[in-house]
Amino acid sequence: MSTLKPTIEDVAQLAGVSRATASRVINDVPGASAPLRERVRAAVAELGYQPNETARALATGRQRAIDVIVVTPDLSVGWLGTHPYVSRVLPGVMPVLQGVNAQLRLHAVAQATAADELDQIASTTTLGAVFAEITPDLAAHFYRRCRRAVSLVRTDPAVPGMEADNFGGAYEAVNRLHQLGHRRIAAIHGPTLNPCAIDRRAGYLQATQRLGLADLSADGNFRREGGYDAAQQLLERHPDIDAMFIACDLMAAGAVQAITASGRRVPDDVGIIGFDDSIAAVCTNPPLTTMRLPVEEMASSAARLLLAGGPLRGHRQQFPVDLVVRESTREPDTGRVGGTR
Amino acid sequence: MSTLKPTIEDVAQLAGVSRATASRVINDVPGASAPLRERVRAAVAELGYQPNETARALATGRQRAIDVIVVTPDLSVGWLGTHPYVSRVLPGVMPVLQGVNAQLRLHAVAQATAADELDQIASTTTLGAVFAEITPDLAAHFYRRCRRAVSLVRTDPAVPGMEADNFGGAYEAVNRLHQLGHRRIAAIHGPTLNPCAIDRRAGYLQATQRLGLADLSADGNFRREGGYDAAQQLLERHPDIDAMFIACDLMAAGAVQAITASGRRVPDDVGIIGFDDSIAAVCTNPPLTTMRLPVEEMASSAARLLLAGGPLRGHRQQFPVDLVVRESTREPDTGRVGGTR
DNA sequence: TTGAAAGCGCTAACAA
DNA sequence: TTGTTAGCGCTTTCAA
Repeated sequence: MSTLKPTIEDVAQLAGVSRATASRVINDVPGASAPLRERVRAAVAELGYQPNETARALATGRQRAIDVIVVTPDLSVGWLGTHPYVSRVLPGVMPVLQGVNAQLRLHAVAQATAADELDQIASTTTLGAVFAEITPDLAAHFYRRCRRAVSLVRTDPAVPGMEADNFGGAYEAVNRLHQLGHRRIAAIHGPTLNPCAIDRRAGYLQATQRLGLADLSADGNFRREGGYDAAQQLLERHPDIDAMFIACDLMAAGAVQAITASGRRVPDDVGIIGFDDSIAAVCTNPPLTTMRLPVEEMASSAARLLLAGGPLRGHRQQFPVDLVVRESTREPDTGRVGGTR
Repeated sequence: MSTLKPTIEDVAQLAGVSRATASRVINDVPGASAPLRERVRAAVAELGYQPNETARALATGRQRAIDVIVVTPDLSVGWLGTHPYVSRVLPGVMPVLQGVNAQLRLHAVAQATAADELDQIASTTTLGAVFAEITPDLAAHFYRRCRRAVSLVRTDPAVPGMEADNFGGAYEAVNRLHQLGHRRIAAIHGPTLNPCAIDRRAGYLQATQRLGLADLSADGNFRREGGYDAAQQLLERHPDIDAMFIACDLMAAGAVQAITASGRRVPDDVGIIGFDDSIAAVCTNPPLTTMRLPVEEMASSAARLLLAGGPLRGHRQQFPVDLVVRESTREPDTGRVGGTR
């Protein structure tokens, strides 16, 4: 045995079988008896054999790659760099792919033509797809054609997913505002059909209900402009609002702008808790207290799952959403929970 | 000729040469006469032949990949997602790599151990490296070991680079503030040793000098906190400051926070122009007028250059830095240059 | 200078 | 069920 990386030939020899059989075992395709499977597996383990993905790709004609898919209504230039959520997915996936000979393909597909494009991707994906942003129906559509898919947002129950506790995060945010003495707690929600937004909205509703607070909801679109407009309307309709739970930091950034423009101060007049803990959260004035979504971790886990051979039907993994205190909420009356500047 | 992608065999046949000769021509290695070279090239053009990179990788044992390198003093989690500049490099490079069978490898290396790690990368890179963030000496160090490198920031003169007009951008920013009637124009600069920061500083200095304005400079670190601290000190030392040129949006976000905290208003009391046009620019309150750095375009160009077979020694490409007007500068007295909200 | 031929490491028909 | 045998498309010796 040489010092070089072992090949499938080495494995076959050590196991005393042909290369074909070794290949069958390694690829988990039928056509090998149990005893031989055992021997091959032992040889693989002993040699520390790792298939050469390049050779594999050449032989099969397929690249080993993870497809990161972002379905977006707006494909304008710069969508990724400026999208505080999606831009965290890539850095999460990337390190997982180091040294395993797999590519990362990125697909930004427009909502309008999504179905066709997803079909295309489904037919060419190898390791599988990570949905960074998608609607449940499109996710299900893709999943029907290709089982190798993991979603980072809640989708169809059948589609494997990494799930952040959006409901719990929203619930906690409202509770926190209540603890700080706020009683007129408004909310700016995300798109009506967006699953993350739906969960956060539900969390807000349940919390306000439990606490006996009024439901002061407005709809946003997960974009800064939407946050601005919603906050403005909210304040016009309910001038006595003393806090807002806002379903993403980008909208919260807009809301802060609107609140300030109305002559109110944050957090003195209106306390704010955002969602995501994206870069936007520290750029606002003042910086946002927010609920941290562990996007990078979720993306890594998804990539690892795909790399390991694909998830099981309905696979689900939970991720916590934690409070990050900054200055858009006032300090509690007692004790010291300092904001970071 | 079939409907399939043409292979080198097709090229060879059409040119009436052997596969070996075709390969030599295509790879630009010596050992083929001029007339044959011509015939092969013609065949390549006619067939629209594109080498299969997987086969190439298998035959040579080398992966085709572009290495994106970020040297950073701080390797803490989330550095990429929250770095408004670097997070735009990936989306720039990515699309260029679609369908050309090349990987994108991302390396975040700590300043402390950079030299060794860069050696390692230099010895394994194939298409070459893109420096998203690096110091001139490290860039030169890498370049000495491997010529295939393009920097997105100004480095050693020998190292090929995509250069944004940082000097001109800063110069224009100051001029703009002057046109708007500001006369006490301060600056918050980036790290003393950072080339981009150096150029922007120089632009500010030259502009203030030409305009006969005082040099009101403070040092920052390209981070929000640094912008906050610098702005605070600046205002203490020179309470009559009526405008600031700030060398990056992230610092500008901090500066806005500090200015507001001091009881001043933006843009009424202090006009602000940032730099980058990153996501931070629209999250501040009010949104920033800023100088747009075309990071995505620069990154694409770098990737294309590398893909085309590596840059020439001293290759240089210029990119403009344009003004984007938002609300952190007041409107001109005459005419209408509306800020976008 | 040119071409024939042997791989690179693997998969997948096809036989046995 | 197993093994034999072609390739996948390219590079690179080695002879000619």
